[in-house]
Order: sequence, then structure tokens, then C-alpha cells
Amino acid sequence: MRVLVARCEIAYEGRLQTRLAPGDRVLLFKDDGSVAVHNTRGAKPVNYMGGPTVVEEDGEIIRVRRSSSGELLTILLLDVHADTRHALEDGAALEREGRELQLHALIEQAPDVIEEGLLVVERERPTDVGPIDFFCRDAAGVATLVEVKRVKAVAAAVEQVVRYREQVERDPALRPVRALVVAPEFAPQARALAAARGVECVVLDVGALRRGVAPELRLFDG
Amino acid sequence: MRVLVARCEIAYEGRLQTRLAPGDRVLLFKDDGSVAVHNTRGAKPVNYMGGPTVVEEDGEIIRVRRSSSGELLTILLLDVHADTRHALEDGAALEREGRELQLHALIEQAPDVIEEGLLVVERERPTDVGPIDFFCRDAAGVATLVEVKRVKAVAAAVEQVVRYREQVERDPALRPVRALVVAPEFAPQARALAAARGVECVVLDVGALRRGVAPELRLFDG
DNA sequence: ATATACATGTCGAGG
DNA sequence: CCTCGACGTGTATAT
Repeated sequence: MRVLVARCEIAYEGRLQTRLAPGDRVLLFKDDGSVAVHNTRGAKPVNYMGGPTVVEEDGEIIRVRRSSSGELLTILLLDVHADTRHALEDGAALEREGRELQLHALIEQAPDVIEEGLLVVERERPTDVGPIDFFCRDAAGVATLVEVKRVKAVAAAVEQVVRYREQVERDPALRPVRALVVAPEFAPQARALAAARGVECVVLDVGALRRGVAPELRLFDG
Repeated sequence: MRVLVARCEIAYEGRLQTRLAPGDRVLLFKDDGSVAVHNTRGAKPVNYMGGPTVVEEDGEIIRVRRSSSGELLTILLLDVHADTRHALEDGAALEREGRELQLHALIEQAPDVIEEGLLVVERERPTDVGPIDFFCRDAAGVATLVEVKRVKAVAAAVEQVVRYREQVERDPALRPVRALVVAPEFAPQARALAAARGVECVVLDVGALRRGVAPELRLFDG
């Protein structure tokens, strides 16, 4: 990895075009061809390009090309403060826990937190328009589709479950079909659309869910 | 800005939890409190935290806390390869061209690229279910809703414009109402849904659009 | 401050 | 390879 600290000016042409007027930045050139340009603020690079790339240095100009997409990052070096290379070894991958998949597992263990008497029949049930998170039967035996959002549900989530319902309703044997969106929070537009479409919104407190399941199933403590 | 090159082990706790086993990384500590951790691959940081933060160094352990959200990034330094600080000055902001907003501006200048005789009546017209990109009249005077996507249109875009149409159709004076999605590309599901809903798909070549407008409106040449 | 939609989104799974 | 939905999404904009 090359770590270049320099005053520079940058242009990007690709999916859009950007320009960055002269300023001091830290530029990382990775062995896989990726490039990241960090300015003095923010956690994310201000300019970047994913590998593989061809890096071409021509005096004070560095051109980074990604031939597959025709993107070009042009860096004009005005003043180099530091320029070092490091042989880095890192075989580790980032491990994530607490994602939607795990939330699904928790719900499957305790569907009652959504609604009393709810029974999970199938998980990730495939339809022509994509998979349904949960295909259930409610206490009265009515087919009930459940779409789960880990964060705030927006209108798109409601539309998603409506599409699923339309698909499922094509089978007369399954009708009527209820549709639920389960999320910790709902955007007002999501609520409005849900009301118009006959979709039910269920606010799910994840903390309550965690406490509701058996301790040995808890992946994290609260 | 502090640039630390080190073998380290990292844990993040916040909206979820992540762990990163030991490996060599480049860590950037910015003056605004932001932290970015780059591993050997990819353009984006593998771990990060936006400012403001409190950074606390305790021997070989660095803790980065964001009190507002209760997030914590813990870095265990195993071997420091380099540790430098740089006084950087950068007053520049990234200038972007080619965002959806600018695409709208271009369309407003030359609505004919969508359809001959189309007239833009209103832009960003608000409805209960969100704003319509363009409210138009076609050559025959029929109310025409236009939803623009800068990249490939998916089913959600079609559903969006269908919602708008439902809203607009509540006013009998405006009926009938056409609905268009304009994008450089359409996902098959988007086309299928559009056909089912009576929504028209218009493929828009951005290059043709640029050439269609007056040269002085072009910010970059092609 | 809240809500909404855009993003060079990026990323990974599944057909 | 393409299509799709999640993401520690982040970020800007309008209300």
C-alpha cells in the first residue's frame, strides 16, 4: 500500500463527474488497485475508485483508470508532504452480527411478539416478485405475510409486501391474505400507504424481542 | 490528521457489532473526530466512525466513542509500523455534476427528448405520497406524470409513479392521467410491472440529452 | 429537528 | 452475468 500525503487537485469522470479544488489530502493506493482519497473531514473517502485499476504516473499527474467501466480519476500533485509504501498483510474479513438475518431467527423463535397466536409456516418463501420474509398463519388460520425491517420502514417496504400479497392472492385457496410490515419505526408515508393498501404496521421493539426469547438463544446480551 | 499504519485488532459496537481479526491496516484519525480504518483491499474503509468522537488512548488500546449514538470502536494495536501526524489544510468541497437534480434541469430545458410535444407544467409537484418529478401535458393536452431515474429503473420506481397517478386521478378534472418512467435502463421486473399497471417506460440516452441542450448549458464536454 | 429521497451508493445472495 | 434487497448505509434538502 502506498500512502501519499499531498496537496492536490482531483477530477473524476465516470458515472458522474466531480472536481475537487486544491487542498491537502491523504491518498491510499492499495495493491488490489483500489484508491481512496481522504480530505480533512468525514469518515468516508471524498474520492475513490474500486479495483482493478491501472495507475499511470506521469510527472505530477496520476491517472487511475478502470477500464471495465471507463472511469478515470485524475490527480494533479501540487506538493507532496509524504510518500511511503508499506507491505501489509491482512487475511481477516469483517465479521458482522446483528443483521436482519439474525433478527429473522429471533422472530422465528418467538412469533408471538408480532401477534398472539401467529405461526410461522415458511421463511424466505419465494414468489415471482421476490422472497417473503415470513409466510404465516394467524390465530384464525388466515394466511399472513410478514415483511421485516430492521430499521425504519418506508413506503417501499409497504409496496414490497403488497406485491407479495398480489402474488399469493393468485392462488384462491390461500385467500384472504393479510399483509404485515414489522419494523421498529414507520415513516409517515409508509403508514399512509399501508392504510390505503390494507397493510398492517406492527411496531416491534427489538429489545423486548430479545428479552422474550430463551436466554440461550440470545446472541448478544442487552 | 494522524496516519497510523499498524497491525491491529478491531471491535465495533453500535447499531450492530463487528469484529476484525488481527491484520495490518492504515488508520486515519482526522481533526474533526472521524476515524477511517483501511485494510489491504477495497476503496472504502473496513471500519469507520463519523465525528464528533472522543478518542482515548490507553497503552496499546485506542477507544473511539461517539457519545450521541453510544457507538464504540475499540482498536488493539499489536505492532505499529508507522505513526505520523500531518497538518493539512483543505477548504475545498467536492463539486458533483450529473446528479439527478441536474438531470431534471436538463429535461426541463428539453422535454422533447422524452416525447415530442411534451410540456412541463410543474416540477417536484407535491402529493400526499411524495413529489412527482414532472407534471406535464402531452401533445394532446393529457395530464402526464414523469418519474426520472438517473440509473436503472426497478419495480419500485414504477410503483412510485403508480402511487402518484392514483393521487392525481382523485381529481376528475385531470383524468385521464398518463404515467411515465424515464431512465437509461429498465430492470425486467420494472418493465413487467409497468405493463401490468399501464405505465410507459421511456429509455433516455443521457448523451443524446446533453447534445440536445444548448452548448452553454453543458458544464463539461463529451 | 424531522422526514424524505438521492448516492460515483456499496455489497452480497440467488437464479 | 444479472437481478434484487440490505446496509453500522451516509448525506443533502425541504419542511
